[in-house]
Amino acid sequence: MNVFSDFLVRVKAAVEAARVEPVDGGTLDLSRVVVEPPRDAAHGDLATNAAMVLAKAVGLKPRELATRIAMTLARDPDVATAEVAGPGFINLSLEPAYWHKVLAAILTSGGTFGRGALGGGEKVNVEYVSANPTGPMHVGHCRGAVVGDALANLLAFAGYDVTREYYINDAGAQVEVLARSAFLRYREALGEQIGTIPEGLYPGDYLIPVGEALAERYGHELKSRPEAEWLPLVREVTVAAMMEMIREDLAALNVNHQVFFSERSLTTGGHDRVAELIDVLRERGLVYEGRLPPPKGQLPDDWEDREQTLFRSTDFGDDVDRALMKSDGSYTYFASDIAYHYDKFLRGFTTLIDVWGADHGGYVKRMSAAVEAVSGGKAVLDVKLCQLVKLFRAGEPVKMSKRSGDFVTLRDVVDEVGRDAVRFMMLYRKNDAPLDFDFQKVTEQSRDNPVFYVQYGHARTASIFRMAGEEMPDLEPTDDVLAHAPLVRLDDEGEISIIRRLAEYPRLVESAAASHEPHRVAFYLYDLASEFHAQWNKGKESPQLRFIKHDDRDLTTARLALVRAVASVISSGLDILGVEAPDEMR
RNA sequence: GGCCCCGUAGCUCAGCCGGAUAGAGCAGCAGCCUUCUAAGCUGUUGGUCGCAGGUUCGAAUCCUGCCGGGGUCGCCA
Repeated sequence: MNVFSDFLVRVKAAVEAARVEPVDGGTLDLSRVVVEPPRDAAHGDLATNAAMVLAKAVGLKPRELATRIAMTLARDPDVATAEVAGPGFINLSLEPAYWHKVLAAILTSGGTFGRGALGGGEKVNVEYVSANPTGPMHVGHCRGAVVGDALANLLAFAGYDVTREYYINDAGAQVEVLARSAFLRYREALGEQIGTIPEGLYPGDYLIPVGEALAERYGHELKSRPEAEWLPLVREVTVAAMMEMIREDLAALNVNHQVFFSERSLTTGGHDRVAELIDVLRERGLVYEGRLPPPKGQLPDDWEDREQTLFRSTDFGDDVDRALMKSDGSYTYFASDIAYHYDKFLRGFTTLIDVWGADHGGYVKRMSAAVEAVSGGKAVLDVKLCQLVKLFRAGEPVKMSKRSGDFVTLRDVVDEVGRDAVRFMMLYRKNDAPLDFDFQKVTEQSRDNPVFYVQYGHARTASIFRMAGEEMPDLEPTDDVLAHAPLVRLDDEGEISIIRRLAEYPRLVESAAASHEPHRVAFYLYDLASEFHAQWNKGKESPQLRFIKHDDRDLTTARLALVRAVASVISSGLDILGVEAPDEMR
C-alpha cells in the first residue's frame, strides 16, 4: 500500500471530475502531476501540484483550477481537509482513520510492505568489487562492495530480477607477475633461500601457503621446466587461491556474488570472443585503423605516433576514439571489457550497473559508449563511482602506505568494528561524496553513531514486546491480533506522525531504487528511528503516552501494533542494507 | 590544457523527477533529568545553497560561463 500512488489516482480522478478541457483541444497530459509529502508538516499530509502543471493547458489560473479540484477531493471520506495554498498547491490532510488503515496494512503484509513492483521483473546486472585477484582485499574495496551489494538488495526488493556479478581480471600482465611471485614461494617451499622479494613482484606473505600448495602438488617437477610451461599452471592455482581468499573476505562483509566471470574465459575454450566482438563492431563501421592525437597538456615521454585499431567511441559521446589492440598485438583491457559487457547484453540484461572506484572516473564515457554501441542503444550502463574512504582513529588520520603489507585490509576493519558498522557507515553517504570512517566513532553507543541509533531502535521495539510479555502475559500480540487492534485509540500526534513516516517507506524504496541510491534507505531509517525514540522519550514526561498501559488493554494493543510496524520497517530497511536488526544491544 | 566529481549552518552532511518559510546530527545557548532494561532528554540560535547569467508560474535542484577543492588523462589492470 503506497499512500502517494493511492492518492495520485484519486487526484487524477478529481481532475477528471473538474471537467476541464485543454484549450488546444487535445488530451490533458497528467504525467507531471505528483503527490508528495509537503516539505512543511503544517501544510498537511499530502500535497499535489496538479493545478499548477495543468493550469496553462486548460487556460485557468492555477489557484482557480486548484479550487475546483480541491472541491472534489474534499468529498473523499479519507480526506479531512483539502486546501489551496501558495501558488496553487492543494494540501490534503487525511483522517486518522486512513492512517490506521495504513498501519493495519503494514501488519498484515507479512513483511512485504514496501516491496515494489517498480522493476516488474526486469533483469538488472550489478557488477561490483571486481578487485584484481592478486591479494587480499584492502579497505579501499569496502565501499564499492557494500554499495554494490546494498544496491542489488534494493533493486531486488523493488521488484527487479537482479544478478550480482564479479569480473575477474585474470588475463593481464599482473596475474603473470602474480604467478611469478607464487613461483618464488614455491621454490621457497622446496627449501630454497629466496632472499628478499625482488622489486616488481608481490611480496605479501599470503603467497607463502600458495607456494606450499604448489610444492605439495607438483613436487620439484616445475623447477626444471621453462616459464612458458609452468606459468599457466602456477597462474591457475594462484588465481584460484586468491579468489578463494577474496570470497572469504567478502563473506565476512556479508557480500555474496552469484556470478564470477573470468576475463580469461573470453579468449579460451576454442573461440575468441574479443575477436568476435571486434568483428561485430567492425561490421557496424565502428572500428578503424588510425592515429590518435597526442594527449593535451603533459606529453608522455614514450609517446609515439602510430596507427592502431580504434573504436569510434566519439560517435557515442566520448572525447577521443579508444584503442582496442596494444602495440604487441594483444587486446587492450578495454577491448575485453567491451566483450564482457556485450556478453551481459547477450544474456538479456538491458540495465547494467557497474560500481567502480573514483579513480576509474575517466573510464565511464568510453564504457557507456561501448555499451550503447554493442547493444544498438538497447542497453544502458550506469556507473556508480565511489569516492575515497579516509580512515580515522579518534579523529586522527590512519596512515596508510602502499609499501609491502602496510595497508589496512578489509578483514582488519571488519574484525575490529564489525560487519554491521562497516556496512551502515559505507551507506551513510552518497557514493560520490568522500567518506570519513572513524574506527572509534562507529562503535560508540551514542546518537551521533547512526548504526547504533538505528539498531537500537529495533532492539527497543523488541524490548517493549519482552516487557509486555512479562507484564501482560495474556495479551498474545501476534501480527494478526495487532492488525485487528482498536487502532482508533492511536490519536496522539506523535503516533500518527510515526505512521506517516512508515507510510513513506514504499515511496522511499521506489525512488532510491529508481535512482540507484541505496544511501537513501540509511537516512530514512535514521529518521524513522529518531521519531520512534522521541515517542518513547515522551513517555517519561507523560506517562499516559507510554506504550504499555497496564490498566488499558485496548490502548496497549493498539500501541504495540504501532511498535510492531516500526520494527517491521526498520528490519526491512536494514535487510536491504545488509545490516542485522538485533533484538538487544550488547 | 581536456574530461569527471564535489562546493548547502562554525563542523560533518541530507535535500527524491524543479515546488511553498532550505533540513538533520555535532558544536553553541537555555531548561529538565537517573528511566516503560539501554544512546540522557526537550527546546533553541545559526545559511546570500561558491559567484554571475539563463530557462519558467516557480531554481539548492535544469542549462551556460567563471572561481575554489579532489580525481583522471594513448597501448597500463
